[in-house]
Amino acid sequence: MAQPSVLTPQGEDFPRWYQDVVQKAEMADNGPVRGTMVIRPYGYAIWERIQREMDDRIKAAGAQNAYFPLFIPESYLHREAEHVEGFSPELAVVTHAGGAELAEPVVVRPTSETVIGEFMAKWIQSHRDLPLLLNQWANVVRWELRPRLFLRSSEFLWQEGHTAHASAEDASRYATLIHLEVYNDFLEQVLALPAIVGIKPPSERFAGAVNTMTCEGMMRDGKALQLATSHELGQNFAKAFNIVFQGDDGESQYCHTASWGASTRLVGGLIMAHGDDRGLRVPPRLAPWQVVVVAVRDDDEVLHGAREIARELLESGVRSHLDTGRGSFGRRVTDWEIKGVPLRVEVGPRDLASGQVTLVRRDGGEKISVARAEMVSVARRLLDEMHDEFYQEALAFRESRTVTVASVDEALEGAQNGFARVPWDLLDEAAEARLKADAVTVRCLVRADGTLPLHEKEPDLVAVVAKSY
RNA sequence: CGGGGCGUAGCGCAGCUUGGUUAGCGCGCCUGCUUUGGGAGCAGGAGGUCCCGGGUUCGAAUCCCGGCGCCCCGACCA
Repeated sequence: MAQPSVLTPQGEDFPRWYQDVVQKAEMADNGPVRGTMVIRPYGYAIWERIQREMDDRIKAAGAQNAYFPLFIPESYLHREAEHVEGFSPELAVVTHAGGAELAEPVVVRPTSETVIGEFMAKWIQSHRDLPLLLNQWANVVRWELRPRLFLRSSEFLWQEGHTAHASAEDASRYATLIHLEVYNDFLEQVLALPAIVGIKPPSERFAGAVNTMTCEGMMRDGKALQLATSHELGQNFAKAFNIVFQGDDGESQYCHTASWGASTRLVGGLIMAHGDDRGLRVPPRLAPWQVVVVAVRDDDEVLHGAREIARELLESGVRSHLDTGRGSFGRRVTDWEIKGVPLRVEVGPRDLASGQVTLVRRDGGEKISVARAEMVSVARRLLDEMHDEFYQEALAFRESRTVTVASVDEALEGAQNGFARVPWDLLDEAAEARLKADAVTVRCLVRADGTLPLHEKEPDLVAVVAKSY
């Protein structure tokens, strides 16, 4: 009984598969204005889990949440030359409001370095005010020419951290801390997603930054996706916004600032890194619903049994959801697979009669019967195992599609279906142009041992090149 | 902004070349019954400014002119 697949197979048309998953898993819809996105309840529940896990880590790193306005005076953007140059093409500008033309247009924030810089200048007087560690959860607008749900939308949700420090070393140290202890830790421990942690080459750096760090993940089609970034901004914004402090020596000096962000793009990354031909596969620690309890039929006895099981799971700390059994069994099961709920408990008359439950793993589809009394512990163990297996599987996939090469030609070839590691020294301007002609870019620079460099001038760096989203 | 394609029911499409009944089909939706351990079946039903404007014609989804919108591929980005 081979059913025709519900989704376009990944191997047939990956972008189409992605669209199918987003629609059929009820993650999001296109908004009425081109490039905008409606995040549906299931997609938003996943985003809320991301927020929660990241927010805990951000607070553990010492930053506090605040909120700054959506509207920014256009003149602010112009104060930092590279910044305005980088963002001008994608700005949404409000020229009319309240029935009249505005004296000074306001831009809808594409990012908040400028407004926050203005207030940092006001709040910071002394070295005792440093470091100032702020974060905000917000929406931002960057007008996109080719939007794709979650990956590139004209409006998206994110967290943006903005910090001010007394020295370049402090700024660098903190940005690195965030990058490793918030972003990479979240990616590994919650998203089960191995990322390459590196720095951006000058050509890919954030507009106005002196150094940009990135976490690059590989998707199931071999393309790279930037999952989070952290920037050292030097004194560029401090000078533009006069963010000055008086040191213990009585001398005034400019702060060193940093910023760091991760967005709803992570949802797209999760879909493309873990999904398979049957739909989404949500890693267990992230999943809004870790277990769905499916009543095989909707008679009172089965429903009662299923309800008890769902309650027991919830009470023991497993995020569970009860499927009340309307509609055919097969259809419901397929729908939960598309949504990627890690574990399914099937409850029917046979299970109830034998005092057992049937557990089914979303990843491999394996079914096991366990005694009702052992259900919770087995479910917990399976969820734990699945996290590790998701991570290992993604890592093995990435390794299988990564080549280490010694020439630009080989790098181009390797980047056709994955990552190529090539000596950074080989990539002069002409070489980068050759890559770019083939839609291949330098995703990041890493040390030979894979660790994070401090800057791109370090000797013997390795460039990771790939096609990307 | 350059090249290619498309606008017909919530979604996906046929019909257009060669103008002519009441504009169809699949999925979805509603009602009822039978079902429910891997995408259920039968019966009945609702749902349309055929993208917009103008023109030709006795008559336009169909032909002509002009708009608008969307999608895909090339220069930027979380």
